[in-house]
Amino acid sequence: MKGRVFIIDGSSVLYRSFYALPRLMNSKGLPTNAIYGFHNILRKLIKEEKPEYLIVAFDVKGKTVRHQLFEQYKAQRKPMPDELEIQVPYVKKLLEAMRIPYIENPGYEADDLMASIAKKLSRMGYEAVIVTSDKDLLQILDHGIKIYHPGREMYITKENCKDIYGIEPSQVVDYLALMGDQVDNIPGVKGIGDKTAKELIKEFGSIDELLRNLDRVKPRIRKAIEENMENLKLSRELVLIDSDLPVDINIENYRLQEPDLEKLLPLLRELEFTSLLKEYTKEEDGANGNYRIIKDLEELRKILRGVKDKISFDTETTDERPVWAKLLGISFSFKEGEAYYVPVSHDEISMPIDEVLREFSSILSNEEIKKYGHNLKYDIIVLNRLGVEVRGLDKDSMLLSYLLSPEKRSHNLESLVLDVFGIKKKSYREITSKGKLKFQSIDLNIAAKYSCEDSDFSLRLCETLYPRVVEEGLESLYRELELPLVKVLADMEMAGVKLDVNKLKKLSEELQKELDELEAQIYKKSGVKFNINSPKQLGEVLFEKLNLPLIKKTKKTKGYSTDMEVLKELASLHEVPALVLKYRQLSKVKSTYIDSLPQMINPQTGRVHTSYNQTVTATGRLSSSDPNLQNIPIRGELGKKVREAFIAEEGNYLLSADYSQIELRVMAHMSGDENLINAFKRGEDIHSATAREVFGDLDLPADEKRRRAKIINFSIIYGTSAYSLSKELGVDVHQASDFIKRYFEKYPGVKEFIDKTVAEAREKGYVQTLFGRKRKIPELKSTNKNIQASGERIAMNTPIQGTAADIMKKAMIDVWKALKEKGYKTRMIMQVHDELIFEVPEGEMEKVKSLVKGKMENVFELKVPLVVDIAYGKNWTEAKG
DNA sequence: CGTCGGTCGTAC
DNA sequence: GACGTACGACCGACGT
Repeated sequence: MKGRVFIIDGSSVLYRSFYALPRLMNSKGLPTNAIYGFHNILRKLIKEEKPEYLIVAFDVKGKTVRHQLFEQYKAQRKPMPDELEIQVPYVKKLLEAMRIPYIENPGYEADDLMASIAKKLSRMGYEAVIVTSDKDLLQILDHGIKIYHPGREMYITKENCKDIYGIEPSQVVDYLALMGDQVDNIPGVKGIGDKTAKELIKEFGSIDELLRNLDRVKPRIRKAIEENMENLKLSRELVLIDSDLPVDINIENYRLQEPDLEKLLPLLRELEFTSLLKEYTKEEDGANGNYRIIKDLEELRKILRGVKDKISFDTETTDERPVWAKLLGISFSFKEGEAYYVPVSHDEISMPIDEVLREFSSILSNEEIKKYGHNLKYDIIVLNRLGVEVRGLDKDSMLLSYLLSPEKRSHNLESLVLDVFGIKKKSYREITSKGKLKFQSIDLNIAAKYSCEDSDFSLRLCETLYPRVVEEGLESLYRELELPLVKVLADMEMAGVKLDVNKLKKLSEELQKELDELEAQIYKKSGVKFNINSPKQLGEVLFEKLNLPLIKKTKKTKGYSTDMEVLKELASLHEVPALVLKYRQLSKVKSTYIDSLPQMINPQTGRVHTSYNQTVTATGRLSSSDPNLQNIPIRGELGKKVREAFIAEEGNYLLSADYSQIELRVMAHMSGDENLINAFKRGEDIHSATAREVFGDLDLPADEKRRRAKIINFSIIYGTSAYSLSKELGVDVHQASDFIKRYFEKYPGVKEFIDKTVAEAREKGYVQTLFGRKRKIPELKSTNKNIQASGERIAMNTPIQGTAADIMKKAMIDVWKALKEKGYKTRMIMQVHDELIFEVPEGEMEKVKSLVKGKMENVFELKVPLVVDIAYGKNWTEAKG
């Protein structure tokens, strides 16, 4: 035997599953019982019978050869129940995800197809097994052709057929013809059922023999046969299976393959088959790579000599923040499935760090050897602080994944390995028991395996994801923007920013005093002591104790809302909400910024080192965390004071360069709207220009017009509804919608652009920035109207926000390179979406100023000029001019 | 005592 | 019903 081919009667299994299982449903109301049953039968079969080849055959709706013989064939059959029909496409998707081929030829029945495949393959020396619970197919049992009954879990062969069904395979056709079939509307002989048919076949062996000896049968039966002679002949033809159809006999097409987990896992998730999800995601150890711990330098040297054109590596440390981290070990891999771990500083063992780093640096600093890794920025910083310059960055699996699906929530290694390979890898947190144990203290073998897996999997991910990035047309975005940005960000993070701790401390004390006073007043005026920071308690005081009018409820919990909007409304009615507003503002700024920032200062550098996350936002922007330096207050006296605490090093200035109206300029460019373009070309204040266009004829003070125009300009970018615009402007919905209408009348190109963008997003499922960054918008396919509307806003906002982000990223790279080339000591230290902040030695200021402005304004040519406002000072407030 | 969802507020 | 993109403090319910 060459091997076993399982040929599955898809329709039979489908119906069986549907009727055998109780009604299952996912949360969206999709019935799933047939899909579930179908999967389980397949899975069980694969697991227990281990076929080498597998194919599924389905019946297709419509007429077949048998209908030509007999019009009424299958006429009695009820149409497939809706509940089952809706599941059929999912079963096919499931098969595709499991990489199991299926056939469904119009005009042929599954029985004939299966028999034809079975016959041909068995002649070629394969063992064919047809999986069905249908008796019809018993007729094709032969040497090399078996039937597997999924319900009874047994094989039926030519030999045991008679023992089980009481008839030989060669007699099945006659037996079925005599008996007929209600379901398929095969007439048979009226009055003869299963029992009589079997008896007759047993006695005479065949219909031909029976007809020659009709005189020997009971009169009742003889009469029945004589009266149904035509039907009998017809039935015989109908039940006879045609096993000579032209079918694909290229056996390789049927070879059983591993499921395509990237398709299967999301499908199982959609169907909410959580137990199956778990089964398919192997519990770690999926890699089972060949991993080794390197314990002496000679060995390290020897292995590193094997590194040729590429190396994937990963550092293990004591801290998630690279600027705080101490190196514990390094793993690397240059061949899939093989990796090495060099413990530098573990409890169990340690190696001379300088020697180890010297060995590594010849590889890591070699531009020619391509570097692979996951979140290379982290490792670059850790190593750079130890004096190793990493060169030749080539593939970062985190960045690759981000470019492929920026809308995804997580791009950490564990979730990628799960999504791409279906392997459940343990995380750092898990192996250190939720951070209770120190990495250097856990079992060295476990630590080494963890680290080796990281390098190995990152290598594999890079090899898998990079071709996709190329295929998606994202290669230049990767090579020219995201990858070069890694070093820029690493430098910025290492540079950090200096804080005036004394100023913050004083500010904190002042605020504390003020907060204490406010607190006392609030208690006095409300008559109770409570936690003002608790929205729940505050709500109870305002609406139950003080009986203030209810404005709105909170979204999820339907409690009392106490947000700013509500408190502002209530402020005119009672003193307490007004005091709470002030209290909230102060305590927010104090706890989030003033008190927390000094704690983030790294004692080694005396500065705060944020982390710029390159793979977080769905639009392509950066985000900042630990601490977040992108939402430092700016408005009001308090904002000014907080920013005064961001200072330049002695002998330096902070230089701030921000793009003026970058998003509106991008919108002008992308939409091609002449009116908007001309306004920018003339160098107008864009909000005033909009005010003139939209409110020209209104009787309002000029500054009020500008204020409103500014709000409208922003709301256009965000895709705001008339409803929320009306709230923002403090006018009614009609007026708001009229403003929007007017805006679009004055800037028709913008309207056109938005409509075109949304339409294209619907059609393609994604939107793109000017630089080719893609973001998928599954929300547009939702059946929920609100989600769909949100998808539309995403579609109109993302190209604009994302293009602005692309431009800023390119500017950062250009400026960084220019500063480096010129050998300036100036350091880029912060980015706040449309603003870059530099720390500039006093002597470099004039040159750097024009360099930065020039590079930023000429980074990319739009239909409108890019304008950069630039200013400097001793602190951030001063630097904003 | 840690986790996590909810609410609220800061930035662009 | 809510305005795009983020991060994070605080509260309080919940589980260990």
